[in-house]
Parts: sequence; structure tokens; C-alpha cells
Amino acid sequence: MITQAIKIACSNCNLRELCMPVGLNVHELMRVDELVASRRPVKRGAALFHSGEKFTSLYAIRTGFFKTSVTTEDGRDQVTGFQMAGEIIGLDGIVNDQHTCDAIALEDAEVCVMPFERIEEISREVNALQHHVHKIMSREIVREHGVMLLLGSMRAEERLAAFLLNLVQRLQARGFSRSELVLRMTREEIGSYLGMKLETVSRTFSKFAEEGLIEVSQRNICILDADALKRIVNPPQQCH
Amino acid sequence: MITQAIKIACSNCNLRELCMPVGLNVHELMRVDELVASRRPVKRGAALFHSGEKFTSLYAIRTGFFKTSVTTEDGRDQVTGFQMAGEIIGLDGIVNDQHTCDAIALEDAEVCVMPFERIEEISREVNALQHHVHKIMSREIVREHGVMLLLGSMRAEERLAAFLLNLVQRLQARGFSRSELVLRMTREEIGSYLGMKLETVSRTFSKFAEEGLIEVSQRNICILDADALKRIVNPPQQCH
DNA sequence: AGTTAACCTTGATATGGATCAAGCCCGCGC
DNA sequence: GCGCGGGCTTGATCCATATCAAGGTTAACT
Repeated sequence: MITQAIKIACSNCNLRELCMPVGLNVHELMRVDELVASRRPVKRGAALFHSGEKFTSLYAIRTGFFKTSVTTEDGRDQVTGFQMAGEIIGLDGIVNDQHTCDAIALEDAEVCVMPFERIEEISREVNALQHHVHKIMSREIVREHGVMLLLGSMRAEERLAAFLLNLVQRLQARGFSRSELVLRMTREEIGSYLGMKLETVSRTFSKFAEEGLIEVSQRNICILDADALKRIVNPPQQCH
Repeated sequence: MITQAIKIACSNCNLRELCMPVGLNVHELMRVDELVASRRPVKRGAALFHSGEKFTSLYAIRTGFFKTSVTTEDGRDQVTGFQMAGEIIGLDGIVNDQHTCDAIALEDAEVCVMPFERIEEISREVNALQHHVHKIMSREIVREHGVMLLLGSMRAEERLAAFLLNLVQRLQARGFSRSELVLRMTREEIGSYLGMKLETVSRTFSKFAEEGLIEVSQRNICILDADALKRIVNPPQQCH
């Protein structure tokens, strides 16, 4: 009996439900397994891709944590998102065949490389995959609407509370604690994402801690009162 | 000879290059013409769709001008974009089969209704359409990155300058003047989009006018010094 | 284990835009 | 042609957050 080479196969991947469509038949599963051309490790601090590089593939995060950011000519920088296992990066590159943001690993990571031509090809055959790709892009659009709302109409405390709740919620969906989390990014990166300065991020963490909503020790956060955080984001309506 | 009924046909539409792929053969053109199920007029102030409604179709704007906006439970409101002829709205609805924002006509408008199931079906046959759909969604993601940059890291003057330049650039691509434009939205809607209050929008317009960069009379804007506006958005680098 | 640099916290002060307020202008309906 | 109301402008004041500044802490590297 020949030892089977360790195969790259979404059908065996424990992140399957996160990044692939469900309910495929055997034939479709085989086709979808062809999506991933290779895996690629990315060291902490290294870039998966840079703005300006030719776009060829989408990437599914297997392990690790990324940030994406855009930069203007005059050096302004904006973190556009933080991505974790099971999420897809690279969608920005499709429109002009080149990436428009940087993707940096915030901890040692590994991604599945999915050549976009292959995605389009298999999408034509596997309807569920086609729809899945559309959903992923739509989800990103909706997420960004949320960030626009946050940046355009919330105050610092509201932004940070929303940020923390979003992070734990996503971590919880991956089987982690609903109350403890380790921030993989600096205060400055959080600030860039939330449109505030690192000092304000730090002060707001301290304020939440004083009020007993969270515990902060370095990058370890423990959420003590999630409901209170929710109330900060969405103040309860008082009957007019 | 039978008088041909006025046919809804992208192949004849003068917005073709804006919302459809180019370089199709005859057969593909015929298929793509089947995308548009109907046209729908939308009166000024009326909604094309509301948040929460079931998602069925994407809409291509034939004439008129729209805004899209999201609302939180506690009544906060954020304009997420302004859309004009040739642009596609409704992408937000794909992920959960229901719309997550409102689309309101800011002037009498007409849209082409494209049932999404039909888009997916024809996309499987016409590769150029498939890729086109992907590009449209990717373009929206990239646009939103730009808005995040604007909201997260620019000051009021920079935001408004960027906004004006973006508007005229899109109008120019549709054959309008590169210097004159009519704002279809109120100061408050501009402010919501740009994360500032209507008073600040008004003051900033006045400041630009005083400095001779633009002329403002009501909703008519004339851009006198586009380069100066560009310098406001992207201050020139001084050699360190 | 010591050194260093990156990261974080906290305080003092400054400021851009929000808020509050008043009045104006123009288009629209009567 | 007049009155009305929504939308806009402008002024005065306030406040949330930026900015400037000075340590403090931790993790990484030697």
C-alpha cells in the first residue's frame, strides 16, 4: 500500500465550513479540492502581497492573523481590516489585476493559494462555488459599510467597544473563548483601523478597565461585561 | 413588416461600456441582453429598496442619481455612497439574501432590473460576464477602502476636496463638464457620507469659495482650481 | 542575564469640528 | 404676489480627541 502524500484538500480541512460552500456532492468536492494550488507560509511581519503587485490569486487563511492596509502617495496609512483563519484576502486585486493594499501577517501564518482563474473556471461548473464567491465579496462590502458607519458616526468609546465585540465574536465562531482574547495588533494599528490615535486607544482601554468592563494586561484582554460594551455601541432607546 | 416593440437591450444602450463587459460576440450579446428583466422608474425621494427587504436583483442605473445608506438600531444613519448612471446597486444583498441598506433616488430615476439568479446563470456561460461581475464587486470593495481612508485619516477640508474631485471625475467620464456640477444631495447627506456635520460642510464650501478654489451658488458648484483641490487631498511631498 | 528598542501609559495642553443659535434665501404652493 | 418651510449660512461657544511630552514595561536579541 502506497503511503498517500499529505494532500492539500479542502474536503479534509477543518476550516471547511468557514471558507467553502457546504452541501457539495462527491464530484463537486473533487473539483473544489483543485482550487488550492499550494500553501504558503508567511512569517510574522512579512507581506502576503503588496499594493501594486500583480494579482493572481485569492488567499484563504489557514492559520495566523493578518492586517490589510492602504497607503496614499503622501504616506497616510489606513488599516482596512484584520483577518483571521478561514477568511479570504485579495479581493481588492480583481478589478485592476493588481493589488491595491498590503496584506501583512501579524503572526506566523499559512495561507491556501487559490489562483483566481481556477476559481472562475470551477465556479462555472459548481454553482454552489459560484454563489459562494459572490457571497464572500458581498460580505466584504457589507462589512465595509459597517466600518464606514463606525468611522463616520461613532465616538472613540463606541468604536473601540464595537471593535472588541466584533473580534471576540469572530474568535468565538472559531472555537475560542467568548471573553478572553489576545490582540495580535499594536495600539497604533487598532487606532489606524478605528480612525483614532494610539494614545486615545490606550486611554479608552484604561477607561473601560476602570469601569470594570474589561481587564487589560498588555495585549491580553478579558471581557468582563459584554452587555455594557453592547450598550455603549447601541445605547438603549428611551421611550420618547 | 411588423413594427418592432421597443426592446430592452443592453446591446443598444449608450451606457453599455459603463455597466457591461466589452468584446462580446453575437451569441454572447444575445445572452447578456436577457439579463435585464424590466425597467423600473423611481421617483425622486422614493426608495429602490429598503434595508431588510428580500434581495432578488441587482440594479443598473439608467438615469438619475441615488444615495445608499445604512441605519443602526439607535437611529444613526450613514450614507455609504452616491451612485449615478451606469453604476450598479444592490450588491450588499447577496450575502444574506436581503438588503442591508436603503437606496433612495435623489432625482427622478430609472433602473434596469437584473434578477440575480439570471446573472449567475448567464455568468456560467459567458466568461466575460462572469469576470465583469467579479470586477464590479471588487471595484466596490476598493472604493470603500478609499472611503475608509478618507474617514479614518483625513480632515474636513481634505474630505470635501476629495469628494468634489471624485464627483466631477465620474461626471466627466459620462460626458459632463470637468468643472461644473450640480449637487443632487443636501449638505446633510454630504456630511453623513464624509463623517462631518452639515454646518462644517457649509463652512468648508465657503472657505474654498473665499480662497477662489470653487464657486458655490446653492447646489451649483464650479471648480476653478482643481489642482489646488488635489494639493489639499494630497499635499506635495517636500524633500526632507 | 543584560541591553535595547518597540510598545504602551499617562499627563498637560491645543485645536478642529461639533453644537447651539439666529437669521437668510429660494422654490413652491396657494 | 405672498407666505411658508426646507435647506443653507454664519457666528459663538464647547468638547472630544489630537498633539506634545515624559516615563514605564516588556519582549526580543545578543
